[in-house]
Amino acid sequence: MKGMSKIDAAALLKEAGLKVTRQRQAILELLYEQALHLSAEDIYLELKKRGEEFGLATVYRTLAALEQRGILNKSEQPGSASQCYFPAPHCHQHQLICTGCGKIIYLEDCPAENYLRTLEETYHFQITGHSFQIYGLCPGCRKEERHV
Amino acid sequence: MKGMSKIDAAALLKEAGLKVTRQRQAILELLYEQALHLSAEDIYLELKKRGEEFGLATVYRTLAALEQRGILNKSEQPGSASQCYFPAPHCHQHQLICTGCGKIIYLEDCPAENYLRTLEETYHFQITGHSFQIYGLCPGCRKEERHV
DNA sequence: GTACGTGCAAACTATTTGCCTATTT
DNA sequence: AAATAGGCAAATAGTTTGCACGTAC
Repeated sequence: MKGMSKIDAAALLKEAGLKVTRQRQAILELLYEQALHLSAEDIYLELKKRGEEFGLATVYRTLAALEQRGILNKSEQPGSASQCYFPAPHCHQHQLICTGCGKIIYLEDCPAENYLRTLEETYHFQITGHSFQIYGLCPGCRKEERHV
Repeated sequence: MKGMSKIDAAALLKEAGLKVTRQRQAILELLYEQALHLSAEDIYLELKKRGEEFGLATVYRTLAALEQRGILNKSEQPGSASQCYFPAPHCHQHQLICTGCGKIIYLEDCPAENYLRTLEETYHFQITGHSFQIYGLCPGCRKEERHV
């Protein structure tokens, strides 16, 4: 969802008990704006392109702090060697991944909502996000496999 | 499921068009025996302990080859800095993860089976596995958050 | 015999850390 | 002013690769 109205990064940071800095706001705004899984380097490069220049280590530290407070989630993304981060409640991006050729299909719907509500009650967790990857072989790679 | 009867690693490798070697058989057997998410290093150390000694690079190469053929799947596991591998069709290990303290609860049931069948039809994929992580804050960490 | 797999060490890449300065509260 | 965050460079850790030798088929 690209056009999501800009979030109040400062408020989010305050709530989390973190100091509000230019760097952290920029990182949070970018993540919410894109609603994609981004790596530390993705973020670093995109912000640099926009003229917001600062160290890569800062990006890593910010992401770690936000993840620990449940504002972001982290997951391995096939096709990227890096860990990727995404805003916990605003990005349910599920993927169907071909392990043969690496093709990725992004799925819109999420079958898990009810299940998550059940888990919250059972374990007294406050669930902030989830990550779901489905692996398989695409039509093309299924054919190849037969020939081997 | 620990007691799963030993699989025929050689047959699996042949089917996949890979040569059958001592190393590959040992790796496959371990993964199926444990039915857990194991990192390359986990595998390397465990096999070394059992007297099966060989290079860590071999483990990485074997895992990559098996993943590409859909026999194994890979996913990032919270609490481990490494990528972890698991037998695609035999290990539905879902997790509820506290992002505050890192505690992990392993979940038994899988809400996704029907959904997966639907996807197979829609996208003509042969689905070989999936990975599902749920993030949140455990009761303890929810309390702490309020105080900050 | 040939193609493919392995071992070792070196190379790479992603991520973390130390230390000192800058900024927020 | 105190506490926390940022920048830079060095350190670490995970993973990949080149090359010579070994093994499966």
